[in-house]
This record gives sequence, structure tokens and C-alpha cells, in this order.
Amino acid sequence: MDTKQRILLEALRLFSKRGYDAVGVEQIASAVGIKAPSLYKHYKSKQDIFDAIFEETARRYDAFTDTISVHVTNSEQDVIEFEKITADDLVQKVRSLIEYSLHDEYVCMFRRMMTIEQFRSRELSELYSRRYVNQIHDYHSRLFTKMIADGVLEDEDPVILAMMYDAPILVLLGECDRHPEKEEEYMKTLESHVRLFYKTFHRDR
Amino acid sequence: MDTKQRILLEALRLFSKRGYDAVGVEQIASAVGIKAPSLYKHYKSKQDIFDAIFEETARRYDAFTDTISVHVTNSEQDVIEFEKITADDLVQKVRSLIEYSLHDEYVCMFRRMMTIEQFRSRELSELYSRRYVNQIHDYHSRLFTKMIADGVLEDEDPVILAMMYDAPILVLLGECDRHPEKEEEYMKTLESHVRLFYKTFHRDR
DNA sequence: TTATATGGCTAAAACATATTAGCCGTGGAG
DNA sequence: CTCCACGGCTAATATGTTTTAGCCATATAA
Repeated sequence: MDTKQRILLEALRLFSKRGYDAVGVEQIASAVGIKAPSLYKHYKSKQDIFDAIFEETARRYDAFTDTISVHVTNSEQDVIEFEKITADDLVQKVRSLIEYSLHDEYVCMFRRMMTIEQFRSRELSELYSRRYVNQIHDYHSRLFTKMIADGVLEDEDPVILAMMYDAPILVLLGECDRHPEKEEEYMKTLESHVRLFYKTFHRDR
Repeated sequence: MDTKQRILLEALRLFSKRGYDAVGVEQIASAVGIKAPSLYKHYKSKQDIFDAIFEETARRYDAFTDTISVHVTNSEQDVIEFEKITADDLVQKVRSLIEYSLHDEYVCMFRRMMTIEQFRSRELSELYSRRYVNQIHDYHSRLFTKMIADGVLEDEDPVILAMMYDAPILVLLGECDRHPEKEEEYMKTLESHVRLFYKTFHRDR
């Protein structure tokens, strides 16, 4: 039925493997199960399909970051929580981040597409950095800043701490994109990392 | 003169920005300063140019990793060195790694091309992981294993330590690829990271 | 000097790919 | 029932791109 959506999905699936230019409208159509010219009943050009994917994913992504950043911005309640943050809490936080980043097919494919297209323009480079590096980094910087202020984390530069903490997440996410079959293994590594980080930098008051 | 080499260089320059499929032989030729058909006096197809870039860079890269890994494999001499490793030594090691990875134009462009093409085949995915993640990671894992054995590093899982240590390097390398103008800033961050790592995990015997 | 390999060029062929034109069956609204 | 919008199809067009064919100038070797 909803061909218009299926086109977006299949196009993204293809773009995220080979990149925009390597994929023909023919292939998109055939993945959907229709003929190329029929695509033009739904989108006015190939570029238009690309743009639609962009908007669709932007919407989904924004919805997600809204939910996650509320944890940090809602300072009142979190100040209380910080004191009792455990290693398990951190592990849990990372798990839920990964859960979303890896198991939402749309998000996953879009990230791969962005990886492929990131050097095409300054705009795309910036979007990539903002979305996949800075956003997660700022989140942890703020989190650690508060934890330090609350005396539950060693008093080191929160920006550096955050980088030490989240760079492995980013790198392993990349590894998962390349080798999804090893996800289980990577997740264990990541958990060990989080626990080592906690053990090293956390302090009880 | 050496048109054959210049074709490789200009093709790589273009591929590393827009990806293989987005670049036409026309553009490659014009970058070199000749007409498209003349390319075929040197390479038998566009794909052939791509492959040649691959071989050329593989050669350069292997040459480099040979030099760097000798530091670790030469166990005799290094055991002595490990004891007196300072934060400055680590900073220096990272600097020279970055120096090579960022300031060798060929290496830099090739890495960007790999970033773009990494999802095309299992082969490319594996090459990417091996070259840009595992190799550097194994290097540090071995380094830290020895340092732990020598008692100059906290006795934690060297694999996790290595990841904590080198993931920020990889992430910041990616940032440099996207935003070369911020290199200076990123290098400072990286230095802080190395020093914090040293301060945290190094111990004098 | 002559022959030949090299590496450039133009013109054209071969191929691919995005897009348009226009036809047709179906299903819901009036 | 009729009409029409929807969304599929085939055929064709427009455009672009890779590659081949074949010509020509130059430099080098015999």
C-alpha cells in the first residue's frame, strides 16, 4: 500500500550501502517492486527522494534527542539523581543510546548514508559532526560537569572526561555499522569500558 | 610529465570528496589538464584508475606501519624504554601518528575515500576496520600490555585501556577530516586527553 | 634519416540513466 | 452508474558518460 513510504525506505537502504550516485532509480523501483517511471508519481525527481529521506529522518531524530536531553536539562530532579548514579546506571544509559542508534533501522541506515555523503559539502560535514559527535559529546560534558559539581566524579576537565568516555561509543558504533554480526561482542567491550571509567573516575561522597 | 601519477593524484582528490560514482572521467581528465580519452592511454578503464590508487596507497601505508610497529615488536629494547615513558613521550607518539595521518596528502585523501566507500563490500568494510581501527588499537593494546607487565601502568584490561586511549584519537581524526581548519584546536584537546590518561593510569615503580 | 613508441587530440559509438508522455485498470465519491 | 483521481505500466526522449577508433606531433633509437 503505502508505496510513498516504501520508496523512502528502500531508497535509504540502497543509498546507505552505495551512496546516492551509485544507486539508480531503476534499482530503487525494483526494490519497491514497481517500475522506475512509477516513482515519479510519488516524487518529482531522484533528488526529491533524497530530500524526503532527509526530512523524514530529521523528524525522527529530533523527536529522539528531545527525549534524551530532557534528562540533563531538567536540572532540579537530576541533581538528586547524580548522587546515586551507579555503574549500572551508566551502562544502562549507554545501552539505551545504542539500542536506539543501532536497532532503529531508519536511524541506522541514515547514519551510514551520512557517513558516505559527509564530505560532499560543508553543510553535510557540519550536520554529521553536530549530530553524531558533538551532540553526544555535549550531553556527556554536561552530565559530567554536574557530577563533578556534586562531588561524585573526580575533578578533571569534563570535556576531556566526556571524550574519553564517549569516543569509544562512537568508534564501536562505527564498527557495528561495518560488522553488525559482531555487535554482541562490541557491546561487551563497551560495558567493560563504562565500568572501568566509572571505577576510575567515580568517587563516593 | 609524469601524467600517469598525476591522474592517480587528481582522481584520488576527487574520489575522496565525492566518491567514485559521483566523479566522471571527464572531471579527472580536466583536473589533470588533458581530455578524457587520453586517460585511456594510461589506464584501461575508470575502475582501473581506482584499483591503481588502491595499490599505490597500500604500498605507502604498509611502508609506514612497518616503521611504526617495529617500536613494539622490538621487545628487547622497548622493555627498557617502557620504564621511563613519560607523558611527553605519549604526546609525542600521538603527534607523530597524527602528523603522518593528517599531513600526508595521499594518506589523508585515501582515508576519506575509504570512509566514503566502506559500505560497498565486506572486503572494504574489513579493510577499513583493520587499517583505521584495529591496527592502531592492537598497537596500543600491546604497548599497554607491556607497560602493565613492567608495572608502569595500572593493572587494568589493556584492551579496554587501549580503547579508552585511542578512540579519542580516531574520533578527532574524523573531525579533522571534516573540519581541517580546526585541527589546531583538536590537537590541543588530544594532548589534554593523553595527559589525563597518563596522569590517571601511569604509576611510578 | 627513418621508424616507432608515446601520449595528446577529435569524433563517434556504446551504453546507461533520469525523466516525460501517455495509456489503462481499479476503487471510491457523487 | 458514472466519473475521476490514483498509481501502475510501456515506450520513448533527453542527457550524460564511458570507452573506442583513428589521427597527429614529438622524441627517441636504430
